[in-house]
Amino acid sequence: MDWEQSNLLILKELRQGRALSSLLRKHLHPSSPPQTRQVLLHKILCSYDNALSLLNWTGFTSTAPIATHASHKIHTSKQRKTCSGRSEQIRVCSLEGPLEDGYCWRKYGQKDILGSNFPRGYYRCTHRYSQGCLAAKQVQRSDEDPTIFEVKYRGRHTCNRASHSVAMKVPSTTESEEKANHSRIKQQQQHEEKQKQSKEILMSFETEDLDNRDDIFPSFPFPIESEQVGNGLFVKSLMENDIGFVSPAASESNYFSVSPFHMGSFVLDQNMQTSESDLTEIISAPTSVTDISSLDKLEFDPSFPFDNPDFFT
DNA sequence: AGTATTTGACCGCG
DNA sequence: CGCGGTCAAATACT
Repeated sequence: MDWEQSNLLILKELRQGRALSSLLRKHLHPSSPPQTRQVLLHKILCSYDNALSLLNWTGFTSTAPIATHASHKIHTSKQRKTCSGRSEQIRVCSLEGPLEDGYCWRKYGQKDILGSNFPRGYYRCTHRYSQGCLAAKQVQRSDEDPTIFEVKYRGRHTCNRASHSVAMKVPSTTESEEKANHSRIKQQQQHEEKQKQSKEILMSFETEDLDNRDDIFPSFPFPIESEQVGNGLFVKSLMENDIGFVSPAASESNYFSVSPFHMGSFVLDQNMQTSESDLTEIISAPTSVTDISSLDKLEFDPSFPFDNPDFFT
């Protein structure tokens, strides 16, 4: 099977999954038999499983583009030479702000980038010196869509983030900041930073010295192994262009807002300039607990392959 | 007081 | 020499 064939199959599966999702939505009425929903859900899962398996089969190392919906923003990424001479990039689409990736970051610089309307922020892991964690990231607001923040991750976390996760901290700070006065420019900037949470984030990962793709998974900068993550990923897979929005009323702020783009889509980079050793992908990142809990009733399978490291092998 | 951020200076690379 | 990345002193925050 060549690339075009697999591409068609992937599209077919994704379209089928979308159609089934629409169907499922129509069957969400209490009058509809639960068995129908179960069957639909199972079929949706199968469709997405198949599509994702096909993507795995073709390999993320493929340099060929996959046709995407027009609304999908495909950001090209450049291969970077690193000190070690080899680097790979993983790009992740997230609904979360850069601060909500489960790690503590410390900003160490900001630069205006030529040709970009917005400056690029440079962050490194808070535990860089205490634990020697070399993870770092760059955050830059997208020119094309200012609601999108591109986050590029470099290196992997070797720190023990468990005790310093910001995941629990941010919602409360958001609330407090909204009540705080905005007399100072800096506070306005911080407020703006918090509002990233309601925007789409395009994240890219750059890890170094990855000898095989098994290595990529543990290099993810957020706690992808958690059950919440698995559910969140799946939720977004189902929501593409259809459900689109999940109970913003349940949230005390605009913390969670979903636009129909990006979600749940694995998209190979359209940039064909990269070498065959490049790894570029767009996947969904974990989202807030709020929307996940609101969707628990949909009985998502917590064993969805996203949770399974084997899924990426 | 300790920690985080800001921001101009500095540096290496192309 | 210009650009992107990092440093580090000053500043702000808690």
